[in-house]
Amino acid sequence: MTKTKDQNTEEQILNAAKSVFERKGMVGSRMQEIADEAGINKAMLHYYYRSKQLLFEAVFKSAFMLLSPQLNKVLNEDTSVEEKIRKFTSNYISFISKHPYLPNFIIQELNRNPEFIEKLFSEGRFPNIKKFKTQVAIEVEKGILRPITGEQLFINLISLNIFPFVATPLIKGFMRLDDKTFKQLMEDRKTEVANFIINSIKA
Amino acid sequence: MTKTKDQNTEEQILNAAKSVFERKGMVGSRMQEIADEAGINKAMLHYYYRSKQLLFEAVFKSAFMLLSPQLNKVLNEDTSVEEKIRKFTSNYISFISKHPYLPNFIIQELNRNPEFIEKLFSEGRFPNIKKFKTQVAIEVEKGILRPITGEQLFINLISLNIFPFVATPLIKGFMRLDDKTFKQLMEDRKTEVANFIINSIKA
DNA sequence: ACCTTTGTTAACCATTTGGTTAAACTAAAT
DNA sequence: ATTTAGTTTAACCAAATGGTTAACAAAGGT
Repeated sequence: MTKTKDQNTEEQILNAAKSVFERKGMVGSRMQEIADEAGINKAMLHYYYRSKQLLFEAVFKSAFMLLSPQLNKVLNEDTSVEEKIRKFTSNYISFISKHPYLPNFIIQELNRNPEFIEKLFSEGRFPNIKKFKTQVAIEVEKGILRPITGEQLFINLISLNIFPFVATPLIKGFMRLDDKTFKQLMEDRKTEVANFIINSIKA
Repeated sequence: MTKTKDQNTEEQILNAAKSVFERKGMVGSRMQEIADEAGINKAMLHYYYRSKQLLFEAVFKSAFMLLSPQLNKVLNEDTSVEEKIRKFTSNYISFISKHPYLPNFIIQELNRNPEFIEKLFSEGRFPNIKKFKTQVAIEVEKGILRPITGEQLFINLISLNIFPFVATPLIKGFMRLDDKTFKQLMEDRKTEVANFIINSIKA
């Protein structure tokens, strides 16, 4: 028979599920819609993934694994805090432009089911900010940086980078921006955000 | 008859609906659950609000009106940019601690239905950042602030303030924080965030 | 050739869910 | 006391939804 009849049904399902779940979330998504988007019968979803919950978990893990290692890599390179901030900011905004639904999806589902993060932690690679924390402490000690904890700096870094993509409609609404202007602002932020942070912490 | 039998059924419904919708979102909420929480029959929901959609819209508008004027007020006071940033940060974090589900609810539902913001705009008071923008431009001109646009500063301000409350489980997961530590970090941010911003923009 | 395994489909099922209806109830007005 | 108007409830309904089943198709080994 055929594991590869029309190029792997299982993967087609996963891709369709990604697309639907990331846009509509777990509760807002319908199995039928996923089947339609995959171009197959609804029963196939259950044949390959048993239940909506398991299919969702496959999608969620896959999404999380797209995001998390990215963060981890930058944080653990052998470069200065300043360079890390610049690199992360530039990388991240480019990356998200290609996956606009991703951060909102992850945040939303993690809020719906906070225990889920434990499962992720026990089985997968997770960002490790320990190195970043000690590095910040050292550079503060040396007088390279103004006093700030690694925790607060980290929170600031991801807030400034991620929030605009999570709250796009809110920001566009508050500021009365059209698509084009908003996109331009985000483009500017590739350097703007890093400068903003560096300005604040450089002694 | 009685408009005030058990202290206004209509309001009881709205309160129950707020509680449920803010925690579970529009699609995740059930009319039955709202009725249960209000301690009344499900048919009453339809008697007073016709449909789930209309009940939801009542809740959403009410939630939005709690958030938006707060922002607007601070932004349009006759104080320096620095003072506005300090006041907003301190106020906002206190406020959100009392309404932890609010920002996430608004962001989530606005993402699900971005056109909704148009409806809000046409009928209600909306934050107006025009004054803030020109004020920033003036202070930059005078050399009080380093060069930055009002738009970017505004985005940074709300990102740093709101994001940690929207992405709480994500941040707690990334940094392996327990409830208490996280709460302390948020408490610290009441001054930390303002200082961080001021440091960055003050010439 | 035939039998086993894997993949696929259409039809079906039980439950959930938003919404409706008609009757019962309550309290004020006449 | 009776009417009247608003309020509340239990029972009901149709549609949607996640999931199952049984029959069938296509390989592939023997």
